[in-house]
Amino acid sequence: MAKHDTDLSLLFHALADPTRRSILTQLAETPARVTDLAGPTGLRLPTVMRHLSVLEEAGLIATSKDGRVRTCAIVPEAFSPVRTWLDEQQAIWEARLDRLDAFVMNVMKERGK
Amino acid sequence: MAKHDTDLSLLFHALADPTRRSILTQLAETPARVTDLAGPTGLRLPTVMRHLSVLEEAGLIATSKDGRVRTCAIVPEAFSPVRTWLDEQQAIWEARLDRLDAFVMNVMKERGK
DNA sequence: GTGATAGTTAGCAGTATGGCTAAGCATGAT
DNA sequence: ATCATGCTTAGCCATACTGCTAACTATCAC
Repeated sequence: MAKHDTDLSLLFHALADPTRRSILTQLAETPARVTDLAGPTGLRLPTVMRHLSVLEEAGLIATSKDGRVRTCAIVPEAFSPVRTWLDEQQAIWEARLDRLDAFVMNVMKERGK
Repeated sequence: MAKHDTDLSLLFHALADPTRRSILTQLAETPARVTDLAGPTGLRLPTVMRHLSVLEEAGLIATSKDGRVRTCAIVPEAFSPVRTWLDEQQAIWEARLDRLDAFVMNVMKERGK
């Protein structure tokens, strides 16, 4: 349960909110300013800022400020721990199903004797 | 932003908790009773029950009661909306990067004239 | 410098989350 | 019939989340 775990919690939590997901989708299209991101959501700036903080702390976006404009961009690599975790889970239950298959095959073979 | 969206929120939220993820991992190995799941967590039964409810409402596990024992099992297909969403996002930003590539190539070609 | 623009900070309100205890209700074992 | 087991329900507590407004800072345009 190392930092690895914390990362995943941050990631999943960041992705659990529809507003944040739609912001991510928008950023997947193209980088954008905070105000541009706020527009479609219909939320107030401070609220959107909070969502952006969550996304940034999860590492899903990166932001930089130029003058008074903050530009946000997606960080595609940030999704990979999620994929990795999903793959791990899948590997575990697939291995189990394989063993189950083997067991069933064995039973059938025994029956055949 | 239909039910699809709600599903994703439920899924991501369910996955955002370390306890719930470790329960899922345990269930990926093999189905288990509530008490068996509670053991490793060190949490009290009612607390674990709550986590199980969250997982079940997200569709990640299925449970059935036989006598006084409730057995929980993972639902592997339940993960697929997550994968699908990740794939969609990836497709979007990959398309963008492709366009960017094309643009750069074009600029270089123009320069070559 | 004045004013508009883009973010930012502080703090409030309502709800949700994650833990607990205590008590209840079946079911299985003796 | 009694007792232990396995789960369930109800309800409490502290904290965290998501929205808001109001007020502030920093830049850019004139």
